[in-house]
Amino acid sequence: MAAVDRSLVANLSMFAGLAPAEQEELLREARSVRYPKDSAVFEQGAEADRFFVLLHGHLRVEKTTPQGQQTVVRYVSAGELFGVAQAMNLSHYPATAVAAVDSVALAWPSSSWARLIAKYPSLASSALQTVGSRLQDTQARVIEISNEQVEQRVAHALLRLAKQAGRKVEAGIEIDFPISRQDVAEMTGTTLHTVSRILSAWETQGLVEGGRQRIVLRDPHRLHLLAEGAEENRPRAPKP
Amino acid sequence: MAAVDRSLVANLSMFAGLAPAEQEELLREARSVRYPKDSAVFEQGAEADRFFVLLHGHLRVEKTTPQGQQTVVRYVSAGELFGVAQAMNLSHYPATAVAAVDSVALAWPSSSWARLIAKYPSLASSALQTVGSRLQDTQARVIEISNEQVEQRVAHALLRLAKQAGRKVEAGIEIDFPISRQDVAEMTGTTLHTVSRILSAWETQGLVEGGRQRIVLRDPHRLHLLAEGAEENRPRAPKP
DNA sequence: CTTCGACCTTGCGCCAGCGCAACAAGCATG
DNA sequence: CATGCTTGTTGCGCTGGCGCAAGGTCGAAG
Repeated sequence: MAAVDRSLVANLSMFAGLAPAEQEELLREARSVRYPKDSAVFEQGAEADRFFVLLHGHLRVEKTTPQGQQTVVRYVSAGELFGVAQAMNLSHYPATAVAAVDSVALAWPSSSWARLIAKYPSLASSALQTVGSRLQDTQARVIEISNEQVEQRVAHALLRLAKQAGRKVEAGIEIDFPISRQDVAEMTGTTLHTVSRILSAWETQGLVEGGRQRIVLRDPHRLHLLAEGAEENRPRAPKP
Repeated sequence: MAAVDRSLVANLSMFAGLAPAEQEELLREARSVRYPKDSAVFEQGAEADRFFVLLHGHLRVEKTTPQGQQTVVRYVSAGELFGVAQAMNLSHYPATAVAAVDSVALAWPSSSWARLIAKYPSLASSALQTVGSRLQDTQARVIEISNEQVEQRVAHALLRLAKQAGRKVEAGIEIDFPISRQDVAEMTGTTLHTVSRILSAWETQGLVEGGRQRIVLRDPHRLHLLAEGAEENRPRAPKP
């Protein structure tokens, strides 16, 4: 679509270590695309014909099981590389990416990937790093779900969201896109009901402030303690 | 240590697409190292000074939380690339790799990584693929733990192990390395006790055959049904 | 053959959190 | 401003599977 302004993208990590002329060349192959809120950037199971860098907005990446169970895999924020299925040798996208707010992304044809990394090895490094840190995050999540109580998991999830997409407001830190209790439930492997109960309790204690698709962390520090298993509810005591 | 026989490694996926001369050159930089059962290839938190390809044996990769909770992240089988922390820009190994049986691995100094991928871009692709499929697996695991009953998760875990490291025996498929109930528990986010109970029940039904650090799948097909949530115990019915 | 330690089994009681269900509160649309 | 839909709240009862604890079994070492 539109030509892309280099100044917008010069400091994306993906472009780090490339000369301006090289950046230009990369950009010349990309198209910039708008995705209105709630529209899909790509769908799980569709052919992985493009890869992307998010320029603006937030995406929710979700996976649905054959039985219809949905899970929020992660959120993508501006600056991140995503949809690199082809690079991992997947011919089809393993998940669906939906714009949580109006968003803009750069899109390259997947077919260019091989040629581009051959020409710019730093791209491969960059992708490897992206995928690597995603792997770290996902493993951390496995460990959380395995070992922690629901309350701690929700606390962790909120803190991570705040870190990734927090906006400072008077009352504390607000998560910068609409997110439902259902979404939080799907991120933490629990149910809408339980999340709702927990957030209500926290609201009473002044830890968070809720609203329709809105969450503000009022006391991140205390939340952090909760997430680490402090607070009087200790399920597995260390050693007496 | 020893010089490496090229014929041993010519068909590792990591070397696919490289000319014999190039393979030779890569191998010249590697050392082959023996790891006796129960010895560590690297430790969580140690400096990531090498990366590896497993030539023979099986490794158990585990992560320990600051609170002392342990989790089995995965098992590595022969032919796989592992310990590529450096490539993901981690300066330290995020987990510990322990030989589940006597094993042999090729080791390269991490410092060579950047130079090697610049010279052989196919290495980067190969690594990206490895990390990518690991990411897929880990995400699948998150979804399993989030949505499935313990019994299904254990079934899935066993089937995956059998697929990755199964050896055909008269009684069925045996998992090719010593694995304790505790290990299975750590893979599935449950407890030793629960795993033991489940395996006992399955043994009664002729689904598996147990033993000290030994598991044989007698009826993989029926296990598969169980894993997919067939069998009369349906917690979340689709729609009536 | 005995001893020791690692690994496995099993019964029992309990509770976190899920499923159900009914309702309330926003927001959008005509 | 009435209607309808989506999202969030909350009470209640039930249960999967965890924690605890006691005991059993197998393999290795001497």
